Amino acid sequence: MASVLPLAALRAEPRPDSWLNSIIKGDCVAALEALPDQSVDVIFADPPYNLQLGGMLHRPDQSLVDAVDDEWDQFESFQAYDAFTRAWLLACRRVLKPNGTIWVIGSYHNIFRVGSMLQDLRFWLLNDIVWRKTNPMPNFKGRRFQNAHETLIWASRDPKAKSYTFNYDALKASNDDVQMRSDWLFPICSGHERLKDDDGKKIHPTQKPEALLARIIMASTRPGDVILDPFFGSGTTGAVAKRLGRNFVGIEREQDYIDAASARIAAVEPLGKVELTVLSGKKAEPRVAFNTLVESGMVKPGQVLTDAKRRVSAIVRADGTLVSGGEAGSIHRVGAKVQGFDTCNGWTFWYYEEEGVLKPIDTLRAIVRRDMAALD
Amino acid sequence: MASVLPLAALRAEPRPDSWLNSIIKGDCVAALEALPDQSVDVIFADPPYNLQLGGMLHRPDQSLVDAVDDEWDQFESFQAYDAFTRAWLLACRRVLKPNGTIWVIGSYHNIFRVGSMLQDLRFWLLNDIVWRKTNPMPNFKGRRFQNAHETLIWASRDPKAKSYTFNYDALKASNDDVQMRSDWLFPICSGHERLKDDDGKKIHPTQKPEALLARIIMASTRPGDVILDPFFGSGTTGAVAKRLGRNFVGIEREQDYIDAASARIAAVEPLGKVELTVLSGKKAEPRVAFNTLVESGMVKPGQVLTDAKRRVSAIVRADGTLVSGGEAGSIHRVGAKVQGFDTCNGWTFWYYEEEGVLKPIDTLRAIVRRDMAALD
DNA sequence: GTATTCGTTGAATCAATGC
DNA sequence: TGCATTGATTCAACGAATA
Repeated sequence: MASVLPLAALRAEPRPDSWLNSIIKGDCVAALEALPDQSVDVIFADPPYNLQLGGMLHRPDQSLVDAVDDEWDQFESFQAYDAFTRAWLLACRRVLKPNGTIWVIGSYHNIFRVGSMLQDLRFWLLNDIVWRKTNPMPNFKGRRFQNAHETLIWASRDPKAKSYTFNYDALKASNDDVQMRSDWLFPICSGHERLKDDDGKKIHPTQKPEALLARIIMASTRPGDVILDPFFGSGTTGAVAKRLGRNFVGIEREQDYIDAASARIAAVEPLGKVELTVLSGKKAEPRVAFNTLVESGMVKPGQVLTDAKRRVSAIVRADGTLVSGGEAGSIHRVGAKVQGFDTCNGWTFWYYEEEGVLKPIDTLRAIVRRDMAALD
Repeated sequence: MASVLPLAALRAEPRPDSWLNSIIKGDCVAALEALPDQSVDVIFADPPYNLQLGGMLHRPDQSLVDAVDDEWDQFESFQAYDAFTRAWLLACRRVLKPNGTIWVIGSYHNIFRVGSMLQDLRFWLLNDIVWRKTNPMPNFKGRRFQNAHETLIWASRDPKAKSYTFNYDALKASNDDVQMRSDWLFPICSGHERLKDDDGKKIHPTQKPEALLARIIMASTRPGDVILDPFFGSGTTGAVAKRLGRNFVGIEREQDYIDAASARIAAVEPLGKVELTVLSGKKAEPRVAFNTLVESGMVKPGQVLTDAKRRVSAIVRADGTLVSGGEAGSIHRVGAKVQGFDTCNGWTFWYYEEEGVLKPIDTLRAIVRRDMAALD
């Protein structure tokens, strides 16, 4: 796990068993170009932010703020940054599967360049997500609002791609049964999670919290998927991917970061299968035909179904179709017709009466599904 | 107050007493070009978002979503939108005072274009601000995160401008004595504030809440300043500016919007100095998702939860759901199922063990809430 | 008058499958 | 490739209507 792969070795043997779950040492674009077409499911990218800081910044107590002034964050101009962004995004596009998606995180310094470039390159924006920090750095000079969030963009490779992975139901269930919003609240990475050297100095200036990556991976990947991080840094993506039973590929230039990430990932214990099972949506459940209910005797031919308010009714026929007024057909078609709509989910629209109480026929479908599951 | 000024009249008499506190009827760029250099302190702009909607969208109950499909939001391409953005931003730049600032609001459809263009035109970004909506429209199809925020960019005209207005201390005092963050929480505009015609139909599809404009104006202007809104619409900027003792200039093409804004502003009563004090309402307890405990590591995937008497148990999964016997789902749903109930408050039903003692998971929620307390 | 229920609505790039 | 079919899908706030 987390072996280090020199770029030359990857070029010599570009097979999944050489690059899966390893860190490729080399330039981001060059390494991407050595990977095969359409080979990864999701990309998470934390590119340089192009901060363009002025001088030194001191806190009110005169201590010095340890700012991001690394060489890798220096660009000559917006044009240079755009060219860099275009190059790595294009390279990402090629290695992404047709139904793949990409996440990019940034701040106001760079995220507008990234978002525009994604659109220019025909990625399709699905959401922008706000990471609200519980504990952001204050604004020391009192000349601006406290910069308390970062922005993520989630985009699909193609505008037409409809079947990208999005674990909607699991997210909703984990969020007190309301759908997950575009604003997320997490602490910044600190404490035990923050990688430090022997002197207690942070190893990477912009290490991301594992909780953030966990939500991204749980939301947009399935176990066994391949997640690529072209700016691997301290390896948060790899650590969380391994813990959650996903495969990763990291690309990183700096040996110090590779060493730290490698050791970090080696120490990660993957979760077991039970913990990893994602709550499956109703979509994944086996299809049940209405006729099955009639055949099994749960619904009888001639029985009357109504809507929840008993405003309309229909009669069940022996072949599993409904008839209401002059309309006959499937539970969905007749449900649509009696409401004057084009479409209707007959399972939730039609009700049957049991001991004086109206219940949706969907409860009968649930019973059939449970019985079917018991047979496996 | 709120007189309407045809563009021709402005060109004939371009003096402040002709255009201050009036709505200029005409094209945005043409009207801006008729205003003098360096004549406004702050600009608030709510440009078309370029939504690019596909077909119709229905709610689960089959009602139709009344989407923004107005002619003024239609652009041929990103290039066309960029050209439009460049033109009005350049025109804004000229009328802005050297120490002036500009606010632009948008969504992920357009804000990256706007942000990039601001940078290209040598504006200097001060902050990006997130307007978190308390009551956003849901995502009906369950294919994305709920789009629950919009983004504002705040920028100064010049990189060197240091003496722009920012009422840091007033904001801090109004925010429980902690500095104002970059994420703001407001409801969308509805109820009595929403302008409607005689049939009860909304007059403008994208009317902004007055609270949002009030924070912007209180943060970045002084009494007597001139605030320009080049996409005046329903006139929220004018109404709030008048109420807060600032001068405004609006630019708007459509007569219907001008009529509504005009009447609206005429009805506004300016506040006295004393009344400008901001009241802070009582905060409701923030909602905490169970998954937050998992993501933060307070509860671990694989960990066993029980009820208070250890009669039933469940396993925590990495996505923040529980599994018990054949049942899986949220803490509430699984709690209900194992008891044979329809509903259950999982927070008080489930317990975890710490040093041999059972404690309700609600105690962990209380800890999270305490940590979150200062954030809203 | 008060509490409850029901209907409506808001800047939306909103489905998947089989023939 | 397009078309027809199946069936999956919503949160908070407001206001009118009802009890």
